[in-house]
Amino acid sequence: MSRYDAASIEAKWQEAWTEAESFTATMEGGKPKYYVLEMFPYPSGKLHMGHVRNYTMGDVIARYKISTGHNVLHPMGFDAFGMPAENAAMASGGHPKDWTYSNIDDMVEQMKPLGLSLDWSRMFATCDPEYYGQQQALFLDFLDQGLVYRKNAVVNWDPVDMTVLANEQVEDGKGWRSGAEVERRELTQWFFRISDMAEELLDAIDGLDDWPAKVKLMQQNWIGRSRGLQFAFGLTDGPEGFDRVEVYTTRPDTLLGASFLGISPDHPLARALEKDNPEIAAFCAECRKGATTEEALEKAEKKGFDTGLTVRHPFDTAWDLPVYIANFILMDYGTGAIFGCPAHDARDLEFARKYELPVTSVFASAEDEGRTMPEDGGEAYVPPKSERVIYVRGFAGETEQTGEEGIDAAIAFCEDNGVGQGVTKFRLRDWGLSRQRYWGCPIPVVHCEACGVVPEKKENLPVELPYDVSFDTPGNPLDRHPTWRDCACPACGRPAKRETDTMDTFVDSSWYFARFTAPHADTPTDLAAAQYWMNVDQYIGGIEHAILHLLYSRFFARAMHITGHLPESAKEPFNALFTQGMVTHAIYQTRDANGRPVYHYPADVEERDGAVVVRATGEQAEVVPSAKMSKSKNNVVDPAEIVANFGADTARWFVLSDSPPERDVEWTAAGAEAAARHLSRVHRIASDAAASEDGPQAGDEALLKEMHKAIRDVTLGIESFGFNAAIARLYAFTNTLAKSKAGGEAKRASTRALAQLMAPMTPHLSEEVWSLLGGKGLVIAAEWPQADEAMLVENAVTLPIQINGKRRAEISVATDASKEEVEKLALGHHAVVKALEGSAPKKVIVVPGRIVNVVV
RNA sequence: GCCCGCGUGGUGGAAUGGUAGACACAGGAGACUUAAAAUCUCCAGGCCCCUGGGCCGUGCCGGUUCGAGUCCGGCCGCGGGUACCA
Repeated sequence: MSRYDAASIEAKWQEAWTEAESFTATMEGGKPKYYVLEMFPYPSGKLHMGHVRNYTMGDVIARYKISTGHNVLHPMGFDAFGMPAENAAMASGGHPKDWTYSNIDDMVEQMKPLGLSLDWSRMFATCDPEYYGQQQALFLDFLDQGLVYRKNAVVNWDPVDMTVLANEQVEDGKGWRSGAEVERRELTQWFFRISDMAEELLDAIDGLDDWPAKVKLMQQNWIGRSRGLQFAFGLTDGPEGFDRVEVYTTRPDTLLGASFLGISPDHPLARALEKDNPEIAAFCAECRKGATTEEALEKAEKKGFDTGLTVRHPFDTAWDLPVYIANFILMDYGTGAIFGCPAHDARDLEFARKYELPVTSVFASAEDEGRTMPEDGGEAYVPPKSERVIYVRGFAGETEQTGEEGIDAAIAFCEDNGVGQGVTKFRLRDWGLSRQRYWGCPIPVVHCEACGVVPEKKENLPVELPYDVSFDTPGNPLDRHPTWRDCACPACGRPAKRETDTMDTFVDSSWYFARFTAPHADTPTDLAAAQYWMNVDQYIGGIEHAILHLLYSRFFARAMHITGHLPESAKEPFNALFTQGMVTHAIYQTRDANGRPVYHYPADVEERDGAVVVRATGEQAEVVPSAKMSKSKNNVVDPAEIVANFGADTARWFVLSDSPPERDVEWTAAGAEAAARHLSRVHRIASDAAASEDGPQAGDEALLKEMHKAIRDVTLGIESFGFNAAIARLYAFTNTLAKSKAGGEAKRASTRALAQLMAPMTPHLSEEVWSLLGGKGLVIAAEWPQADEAMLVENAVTLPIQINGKRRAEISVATDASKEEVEKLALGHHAVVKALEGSAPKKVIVVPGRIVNVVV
């Protein structure tokens, strides 16, 4: 009898699959198609346990679908443009291209031993000119259709390095290298008109039945449809050309609680005022310092500047409100101006208290009469809009009504009286795609003094990145590359300059799923292939992409339909989405003399007398039980090492086994060893079964019944992404099988079924067991087993009996027993009789097949 | 700040509103062995009387329900996103 030797088994069966071309996607054979896709990785160079888990999940689905008779497309590629390559070049002097491609080679090397059912012939990286050239063609088609345009937008500007910073390169409002305070600077940049599709992108979410509800909710909130009132305040003494300020509010019902008018520092009125008022100019300049993120803006201390101007309240010609420039008002949203109602907005209240502005409640709580009013020092009263409130300074609708009703009534009233109009607005902004960086897809346009912005001719694509660049000075090397930058105008032929901005890497990942259907076509897609393979039937990736990547991809699919690159049916490109959790690992840390944490590799610590100590020094380490694997914390487990020690099947089995797929999984060495032990056990059981005596035995039926139950449960587990539950079921079935007194034939049939059920998770071991037990051909080519309904029938069931909702006893009844019979049996139970003490039960609830509850 | 999740034994976790703790890890006891490894069998949420049972228990507080880990409201803690990390 041979021992379980993962290394040789895995190599053998991987070769067999390659030989049989088991994973080459074809459109032949008249089978239904299934497209399973995991979010492609950034080529950091190191395959991570999180990747292993992500790809194993996709692999389970892909292999299961192959077994159920589908043509399966399961491709892999690399999201290869982006900042880390440039950072590496700056840090160690290499070239982003060399760094990236060498990392890709390394990662493919690490991925292949996992035995994933990938069609490697379709692999590409987004930094391949073949790919980004087609992306440039898409850009030009989008431009042609008016889906792209240019406008000004702010960036993080590092005034010392004279360069644009990404948000993550700004720490506490300072540039990460220079340490200089970051400024917000406007540049002319390219934008996709995604906000034009806001309504459609929002409404279509309702049709995404197989997406997680939380992702749909996040997207809905991100797009953010709001109904409000747009109206103007008359400016009483404004500068030349400014006699009114347009305001948008979602709470027009609070108009009589207005306390001040706030405008963005970037509002045209603020810009006009700062021209001849140095104090205002200084304040606006101060506001423009710091990072551009929403988080930074929201968390910053609320600051305002009283312009000295006033506006007239639209309802009362004697009521003037002061005009403040305020740092928390965004020019991007609404009109860049708001009226402050401190009684019903926490931010406005903070502002009003700081600048001693009046606080006037418009409505009060209908339920909680004792609450302190904001004018008396209480908190701002901001109930849900669906809650009924009592309007004390209302002007439209009933005195007691919900906020929603109050808003609707206020809009109607204002429209009737010529004070503005109801407007629907969206929070979603257009997608800025310009990046002032080298390692990205060049934007294929040319700037000509005579012709303006001229699209590059399609026959000149790809506009390839030049290789001869250096990163020794900050900034975009394309800007200072004369032979690349200087070119002829495609329209008039005169000297012109290339656009030196490259595209946001989100563009690269917004259509790669479509490109996989025809990865080498000389147009962005091949419509016949796209028609056949799209949509992605199952998309799998991290929850961190819930909003941006998925929303951008949904936009791109629509834009690609408009430009003729995808069929109408592919407008929503992902039929089903699954978001998996992270792989975490304990962190072992000690502290140095200065109290700073020192991190230790798992291999460098050991347990002694219940404490974890650093092996080399004996020093006791603090254990942070579960943290996202991160290089800087030294808690990364290298999949290559696990595969080398235990084999790919063990790694695959473990990452699926302990945690539900959508949750984080904690990697533990003990868990991996246990997985390895279990797989050896399966191998041993299979060897025993192969050798066991023929002939029927008494245990046959019981075993076969369990087999059919396992088939039912595991199939359901796989289909519902309950991989951990499926594995728990496989453990249980393996235990049954190991203890079974059944004869050889029943054991072999059960073990073959076990091999098939395990095959999506542990494909190599399954092939080995399958062949050991005389299975025909490859497991991957065998038809998925079917549970026999007749074998699943149970004739008795144990029902718990509750008395007043607490479990007190149980009875065994026939599966088909009527409610009356069950009730009679339950009431006759001595525990029930005792509890009733001779009186009749108040109520008896019988849930057939589930429970009995007697209320006494 | 705002939006979205998550929180169950020593540990990872299971549980269509219906027996809380399946399955596994670590642990304990035993079998086999000269011994160890491997393997196999059994025990195992906490507390209390111990035949049988009783009480408590799913982050905290409250609510709905015959019945709540699950639904609702409010807190606390952790994680993801926050438009230039991918």
